[in-house]
Amino acid sequence: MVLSSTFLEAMPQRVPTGELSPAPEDYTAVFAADAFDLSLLPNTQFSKEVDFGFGLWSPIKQEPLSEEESESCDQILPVGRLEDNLPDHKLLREVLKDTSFQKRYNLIPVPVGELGTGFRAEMEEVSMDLAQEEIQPVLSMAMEQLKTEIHSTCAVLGISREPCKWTVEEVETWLAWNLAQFSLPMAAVQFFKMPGQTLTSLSEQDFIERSSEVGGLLYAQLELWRAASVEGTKVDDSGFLQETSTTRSGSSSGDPSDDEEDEEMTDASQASPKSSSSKSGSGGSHIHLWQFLKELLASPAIYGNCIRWLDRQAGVFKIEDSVRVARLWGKRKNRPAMNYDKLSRSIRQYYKKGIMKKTERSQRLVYQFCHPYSL
DNA sequence: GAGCAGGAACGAT
DNA sequence: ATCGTTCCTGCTC
Repeated sequence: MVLSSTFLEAMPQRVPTGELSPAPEDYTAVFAADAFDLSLLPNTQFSKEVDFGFGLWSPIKQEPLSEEESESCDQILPVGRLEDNLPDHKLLREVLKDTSFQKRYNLIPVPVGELGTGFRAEMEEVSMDLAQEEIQPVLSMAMEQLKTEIHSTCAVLGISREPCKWTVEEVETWLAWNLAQFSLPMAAVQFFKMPGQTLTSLSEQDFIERSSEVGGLLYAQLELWRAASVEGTKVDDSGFLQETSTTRSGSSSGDPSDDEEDEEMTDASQASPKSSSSKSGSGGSHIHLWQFLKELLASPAIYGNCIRWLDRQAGVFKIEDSVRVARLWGKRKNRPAMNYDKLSRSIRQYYKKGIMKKTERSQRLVYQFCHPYSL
């Protein structure tokens, strides 16, 4: 990610160095009272990754700006209600929340529909070129973050990054995931039983006609996913999306018969905060079991039938299908001999380490994360 | 029989 | 050293 030096100056505390790593100081601030190994902390890149709060995006598409606002839409940056809608986008939120650039670039607040308040450059006092040039990194970061998260989700869902290449099944997966995100009825899936090529050829009107309830939203989401699939960015270099093809090809060739796991997530969650490209393509298996379990738990639409939260708040979850969870874990770690006996042994190791604990009332296949690993 | 608990040895990093 | 895997025995449900 390229950041101009002036941009970095403007946000000395908030922008690490363009890396998408969780800021350790935030964790210490939040969990200062709990002494634990920071290196073991949830890699929030993925532990919340599917919780994108995509609701934010649709208004951008759906709420047309007024004429005056449209004129300078290039300079409008959404802020304000972001924190209400986005449990994640940590870096992006930090950037957008930071209003220091408002003064610096002499921006004036403008309403941005549902989003709350944005900013527009005061053209009389700041040259458009300058504003364009210096605000570009913010927009670029936003797009990078968006792409990263979408690509990450593609990896998790096991679908292509290019919507036009989706199979009927991939379309269905994508739909189910979106509907789950917005807690919308899954029934809408049936209106879009088609390959990605057909889906992407539909107009917004087509979407709405098929489902007035969710059509508009799905269309807006699809627009974003399509935008994210456009090549020419550096997102792929961020590291945690790289494994996709390597891992998939490796595992599927090793076990072609096991197509039940075709939807298995790839290594998106390995999301090493170090986004160095040199690390990519390792087929990396250094993900921790507890992280992996949280990945599964984070995608109830896909894995809800094999593992689910019993008490999300308390970090209590139940493994519904021990065989499948073990198989998924084995695939992820490239351990074909993995079984639930071994997996559960690894979980029990976490008792000593304070990552998990025995539940108050011991139940079969029920485990509990310790704070803050359940977050 | 399936799952839980935990010791021990081991390999990979 | 750490982490996870593998194998094991003994136990509970």
